[in-house]
Amino acid sequence: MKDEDVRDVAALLKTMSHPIRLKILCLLQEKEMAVGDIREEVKTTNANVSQHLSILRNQGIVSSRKDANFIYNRIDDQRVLELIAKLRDLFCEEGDG
Amino acid sequence: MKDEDVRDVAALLKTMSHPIRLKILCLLQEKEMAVGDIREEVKTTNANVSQHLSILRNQGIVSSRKDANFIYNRIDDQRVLELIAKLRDLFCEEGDG
DNA sequence: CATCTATTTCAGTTTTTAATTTAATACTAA
DNA sequence: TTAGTATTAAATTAAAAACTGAAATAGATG
Repeated sequence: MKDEDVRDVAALLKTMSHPIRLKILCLLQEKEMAVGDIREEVKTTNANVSQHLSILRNQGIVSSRKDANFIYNRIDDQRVLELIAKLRDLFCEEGDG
Repeated sequence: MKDEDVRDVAALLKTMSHPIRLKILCLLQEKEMAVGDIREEVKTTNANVSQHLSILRNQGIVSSRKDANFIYNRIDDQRVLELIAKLRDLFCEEGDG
């Protein structure tokens, strides 16, 4: 891996390496969600979710669309979707739980 | 992904998300290496490499064997090897460089 | 034993990151 | 316009991580 790739990949992993952000990404795999919906799932404040979302947007992982009062977020990088699938595959028990 | 898995995977990603540690892991994909060999590749101090290695060992990613004065390090988790292969596949240009 | 090499550990400093609170913005609906 | 909801932004504080340099350990060599 070239040094530049190492830097970029490390930055991506760092962005994904916070439990709240990783959980947000898992949630967004299935459907787009607004800040308030995410807040209920991850049990923190709106402001905190918003901060984490802005980190994810800055990294280019998540993008948003606005509809009335709500801002709906989705994963905007196919490679990240694949990466999360691989992480599930490697580190999570299979099963339909 | 269960909350426990989210925590564990986030911790793993965090461990891998430092450029020096990610580079060490890339180097160790090909062969085991002593601290001094790694230091030459990543251009920092022995103490710094040693500290990063101890983080990788604590996470269970790397293990070591001692031979005379040297401590040879290797990746000790097949899943991490697979994960790095996937990262290369997704985020690095192919080619034999 | 004295010394050299490789590595680790420790203490101190700086940098980075996370969470909290508060204020501001954007839109809706009466 | 006024009030209410959803989201963002800015500032503060607290906590964690990174780097440096010096000292300590372990084994090798003479």
